[in-house]
Amino acid sequence: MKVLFHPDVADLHLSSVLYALSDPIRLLIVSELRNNQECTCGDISVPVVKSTLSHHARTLREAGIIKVRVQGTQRLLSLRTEDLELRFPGLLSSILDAFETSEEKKQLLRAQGTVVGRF
Amino acid sequence: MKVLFHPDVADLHLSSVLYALSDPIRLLIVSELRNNQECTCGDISVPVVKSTLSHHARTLREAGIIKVRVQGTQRLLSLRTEDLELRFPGLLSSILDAFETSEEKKQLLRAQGTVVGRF
DNA sequence: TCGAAAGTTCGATTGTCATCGAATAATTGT
DNA sequence: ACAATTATTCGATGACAATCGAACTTTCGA
Repeated sequence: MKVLFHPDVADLHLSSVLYALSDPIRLLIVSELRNNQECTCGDISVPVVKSTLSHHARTLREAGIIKVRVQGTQRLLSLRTEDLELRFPGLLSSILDAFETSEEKKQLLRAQGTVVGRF
Repeated sequence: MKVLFHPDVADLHLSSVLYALSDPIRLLIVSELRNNQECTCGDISVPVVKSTLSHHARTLREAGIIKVRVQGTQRLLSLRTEDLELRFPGLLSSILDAFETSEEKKQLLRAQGTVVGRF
């Protein structure tokens, strides 16, 4: 049984959280997690290959932004909404609200099926 | 006379803004700018050498976070508070509020006089 | 038991960034 | 003119990160 590291609320660092959220792909992941409660990696549709998605999930987890729960062969990802709100009030909402209406998100969605290197 | 590039409000990108603010030194700079309206580079006290500070100021300017006004041999830096609020409501406040009370800020202030490489 | 499914890890590549010191540029005051 | 002040640019360095494909691990079903 794999043990996954999750930082404690007290150990969340603002700069690490901002860094983790400064990548458009990761913003998209987090944005999908806001709507659906729990997602498997496979549910999330981002324009990168599986191993890269895994890397991003790890980055988000280690920054304290998502929780990863193991269930069989799959991992269930969820946002650590309360923890983040406790530590950085208002932060996540303002970021995700801004992302929803951004040009960046539209571009990513357009690129959806276009995973480079698959051919 | 030097012309400094400042992105238009419509051209601000969330990920770039978050990236620019994901560096502790830059957070400290922005935090000083929130209190004092306009600062010269020299006014800002950060634990890095001048050229590095200049680099950070450029990063912040190009991300659209600060405005730089030339006056004689010095540059007056100020926060683009309204522009940011317009584009990303609540974002800057939540970030800066979180930074004020953070351990990261304290650490930086402790490191104040300790610019490595000066000896 | 064996294979399919879901993710992770690894190695390689490529690119970017934070940092420094030294050199340079621009402006003001003498 | 010249020197001092203020800040930028440049080149080098070392570190880290995003990405891919391939190999691996773990678990569930047939």
